[in-house]
Amino acid sequence: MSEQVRTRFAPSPTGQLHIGGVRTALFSWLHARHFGGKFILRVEDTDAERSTDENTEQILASMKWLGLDWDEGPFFQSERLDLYNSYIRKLLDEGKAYWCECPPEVLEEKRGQALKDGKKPKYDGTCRNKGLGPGPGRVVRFVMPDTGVTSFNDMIKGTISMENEELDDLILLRSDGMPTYNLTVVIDDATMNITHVIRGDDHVNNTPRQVKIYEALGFELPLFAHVPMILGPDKTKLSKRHGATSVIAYQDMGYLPEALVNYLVRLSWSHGDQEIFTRDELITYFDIHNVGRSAAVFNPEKLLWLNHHYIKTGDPARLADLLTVFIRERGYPVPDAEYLRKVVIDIRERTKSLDDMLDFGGFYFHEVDPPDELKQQHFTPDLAKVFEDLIQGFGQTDLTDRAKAEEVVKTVIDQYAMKFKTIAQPMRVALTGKTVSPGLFEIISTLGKDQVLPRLQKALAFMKSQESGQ
RNA sequence: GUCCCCAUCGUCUAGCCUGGCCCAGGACACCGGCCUUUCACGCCGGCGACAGGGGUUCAAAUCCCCUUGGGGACGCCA
Repeated sequence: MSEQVRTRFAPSPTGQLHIGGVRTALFSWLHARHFGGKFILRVEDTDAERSTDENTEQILASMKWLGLDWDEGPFFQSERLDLYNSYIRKLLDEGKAYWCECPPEVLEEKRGQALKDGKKPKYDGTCRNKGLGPGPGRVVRFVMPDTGVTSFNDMIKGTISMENEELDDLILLRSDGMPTYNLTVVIDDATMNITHVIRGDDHVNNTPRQVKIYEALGFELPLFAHVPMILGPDKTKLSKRHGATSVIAYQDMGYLPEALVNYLVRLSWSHGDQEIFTRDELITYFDIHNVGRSAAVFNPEKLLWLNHHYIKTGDPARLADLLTVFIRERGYPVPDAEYLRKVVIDIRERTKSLDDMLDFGGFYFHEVDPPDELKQQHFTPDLAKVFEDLIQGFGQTDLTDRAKAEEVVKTVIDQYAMKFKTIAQPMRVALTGKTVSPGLFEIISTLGKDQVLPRLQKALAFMKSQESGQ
């Protein structure tokens, strides 16, 4: 039993990698890493109609972004057609599969009729004993037993059994010559020596069928683990109509990969009351047996909270680096790394995503011109003298030293017997163009003389113009 | 409709397997308060759940059954 653990993730490149998919990938990856096993990536691209290279590339990019590295692959099913065909031939030779000529339209009609009659829509076996050979428009079907029960043990859900009469003669080979999912997944998992098949809950019903294929092919069964679905707020399977669901979308919105991973891993899985996990902790604590059995509702707010957590606690230099993409996107020039690092430290407590950082801290990247309303309200003529003194004081001070900047302000307000409160907001508006911002001295120190002085001067000019205008 | 699965605060969950420590703990969100140069952060407090009904037992969120509710699957998609 010292068999090495081998898990896989098998996305279909018919769309972008989505939240539900990665969570499954994450569990699978974690399971392999926990046991020091191998994680294999396999692209299931037998749906020639909808699979695209672009999707494949984006999926791989998303996996890398999240740090879900794989040890083998990516393998492409479209390159393994010969393998599948040899097994189909074997099944045909052994009488475990047969050719079928039923036209799709007829099948569809029968299905619709059965559904309407309240019966199970299942292939009626019309061609099962016709002894047909290959031909245009024909497919190969698997001979499913009509009686008996098929059951398997699921690591998450326990024993699941199904009456064989519920199963029908599924198609193994399409009329276009491409094999179908239920066949390829079995052949691949078996030949790639996958020990633990970890996949979405929506595959539970397929599993008994696949078990039959495993048996027909003489393969040993892997262990199965079906992870619960992720639902939207309306409790239906999470999909595009619930809003952003692709990994890329979250990346673009300024989410950190560690936040997404941490959020996703806590859906249907937990380790006591712990909410925050480092990657190493996840690897040591993760146990597939601790995955719950019920579906989870995706909660964007908790994801945001985690993102904020990682922004607050992450390395500012790294965050600064990640931020450059977002700065360019807004068309601002990218400041030097040290300046950016200070910006991050100034604003990280008030911004929950990288994108948010630009919304909130835009004034760090461009000149400001406060709205008239704020100017009228805060740049009152009586403050002109104070601002003059502040400008003079700042001009002679090393503003990178926050304490010194603070000293300047203290001296000035003492001189006028003012409270700091009185000039705080006017200064804030002058420096940021807004009434909400990081602490003034943080801003001053980060902005530096070059930006602080002109902004205060601009405010001062407004104060004076108000004075003379009256 | 049929089959499969699921069921603790609005949401994610601990506890359930190995009944008593649970008149149910944590987290997000929300609401108050403190801190304070704004806003945040932080800290303190509050609101808030064992779906219902039967059993079993001295004792049930925990075990069993039924009901109800929810989800998923019924493709020449994966």
